[in-house]
Amino acid sequence: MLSDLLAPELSGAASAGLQTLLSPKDLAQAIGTSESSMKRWIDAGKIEAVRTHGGHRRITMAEALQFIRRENYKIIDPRPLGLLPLAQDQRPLSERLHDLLTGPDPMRARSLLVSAFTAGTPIHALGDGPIREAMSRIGMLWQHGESGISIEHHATDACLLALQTIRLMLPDPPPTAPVAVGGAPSRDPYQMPSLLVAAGLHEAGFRTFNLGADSPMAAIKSSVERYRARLAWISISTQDALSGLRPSIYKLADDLRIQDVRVLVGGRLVDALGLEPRQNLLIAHSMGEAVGMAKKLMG
Amino acid sequence: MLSDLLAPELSGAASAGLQTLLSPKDLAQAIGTSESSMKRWIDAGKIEAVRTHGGHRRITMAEALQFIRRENYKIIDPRPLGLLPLAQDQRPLSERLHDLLTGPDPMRARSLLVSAFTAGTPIHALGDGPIREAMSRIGMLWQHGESGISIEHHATDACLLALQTIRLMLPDPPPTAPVAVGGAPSRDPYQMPSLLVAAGLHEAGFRTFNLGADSPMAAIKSSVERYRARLAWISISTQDALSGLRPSIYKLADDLRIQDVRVLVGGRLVDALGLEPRQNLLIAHSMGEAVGMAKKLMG
DNA sequence: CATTAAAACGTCCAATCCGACCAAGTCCAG
DNA sequence: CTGGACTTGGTCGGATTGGACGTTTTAATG
Repeated sequence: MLSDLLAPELSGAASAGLQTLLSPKDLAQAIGTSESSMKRWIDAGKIEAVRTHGGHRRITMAEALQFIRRENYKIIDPRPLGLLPLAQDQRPLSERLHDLLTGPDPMRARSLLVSAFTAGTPIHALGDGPIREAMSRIGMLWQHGESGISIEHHATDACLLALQTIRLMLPDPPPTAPVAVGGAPSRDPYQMPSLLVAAGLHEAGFRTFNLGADSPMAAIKSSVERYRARLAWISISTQDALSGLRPSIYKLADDLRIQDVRVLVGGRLVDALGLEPRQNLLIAHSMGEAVGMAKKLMG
Repeated sequence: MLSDLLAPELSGAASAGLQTLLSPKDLAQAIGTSESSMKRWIDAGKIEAVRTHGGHRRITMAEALQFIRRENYKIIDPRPLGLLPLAQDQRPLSERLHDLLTGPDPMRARSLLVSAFTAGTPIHALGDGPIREAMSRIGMLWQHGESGISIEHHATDACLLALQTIRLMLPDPPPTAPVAVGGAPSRDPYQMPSLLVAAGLHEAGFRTFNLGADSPMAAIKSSVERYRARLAWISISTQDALSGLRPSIYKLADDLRIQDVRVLVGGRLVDALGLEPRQNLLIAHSMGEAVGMAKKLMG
């Protein structure tokens, strides 16, 4: 038995990550209503549910969390959703996130971020606020030797997992939605900023393709063409990526201008690049700004 | 945050009714007003409420308790809030608490403590009186084998839950309020004394940050710096924590003296430590004394 | 693969809540 | 003292909720 081999605190929903399918009772408990009401709402089409062969209702995690957001429910008890209960704490989200990320079980941070998202915080606000502040404070541990590096690594993993989880909860954009592709440039190994942009644009209604870290401009260009994207993003987080980057970004923007594709550049080191916005080349200094610019293209 | 990592008290919370939703009628009955008024107040935004899909208003317990406190209402009838009505009983609070804690349903003790608090007893008085006396009597059961340990565990859980409930009723301190952080030292597993201090300081107007049990001095020091605290508390409840503790407390006090931070040491075993108060190092022999000293810093 | 406890099914119904309205009480400026 | 603005507590028909119950399905076990 697998669960016999696992430590007791690791067994169950928490270790398996988020449950993928929920019963009406689970979701009802999570938001504090009755199973009866939940079943009625499902039958009335207020929540999408699939049926097992035997006729039992099953709700996907994504649909459940969308429902919670859509109807402004609060998560009264996170455990049926596979999220860990967090002590009530009115400190700012960024402080709490930082403490969880540097604590012994960074995966708790996922519960916090998912809860904040379901409570209505937009993804770009998570990126500009808690995640940026917590990770930059953790980044300062770097100077303090190996334990700092290890902590940063685990914290990054936890944030990445949380963002992936949140992304899975977003409704699928319609096939007619505009496409955005992007990533971090060559010699930039940071995954999180680009994933944040992808998730934020996804939330804003784009169909996104995240090429991830260390993506040459040529890869971005070919992806734009393949998916007929209307937006390309580039996120710059490290010094190493800067050399030779400016001309290649200008070139990319020029190439894509003909196809009416915008190029959106951001990231911690975007200013060190000395880019000038022009025509289809946009510069963003925050996730909020980036998503705001992207939304203008949605029309 | 450590109490996020511990947080076993939350597992009992849902079952004990802390995390439930109330209807307007429930809260109206609890404070002795009409359902009509409650609905009007909710619609006017005086109380936060969520709506069910069918449009029914639902109030979280936390919001209800804060509302009662905020608007200075009294709990006329505790039953709609999931708190048990307490028989009129002339015996001292500590005896009644002891009986409830050792009885078949320790969670009833929560009702007693919450009622005492809403009746005006300050938190530090609850700690110095009923809680201390009841728990020390229960602690003596320890010698009487495993059932004693089990009873003590349940009693502790019930008291922790009660303190959490009471904390929910306290108004949020303004962001400008002074910060206090603290906990129990390494090898001291007792959560309650430190939570009591946190709640008492919260009531006194501090923004508190409870590191919980088993917190190394280094953790306290770094939290003081992180949150720019003006007060650090250390609560000592077990022999095991004593060895090597005195010099590290002196060192902490010296380190923090430069930043004008007071160090407040207390707990059942504080005298066994043989500390001498000096400069920014304060010794308290009761919750009342501790809160009194802390209040002098509020100026 | 047969067995079995736990969970979910569908259906029903009493209790409760909604929103809108109204009458009585409260407060205060004129 | 009076009139108007405001608050409170109550009523009503229709809609929503939550629990009960016997049957069926699921999932864990040997």
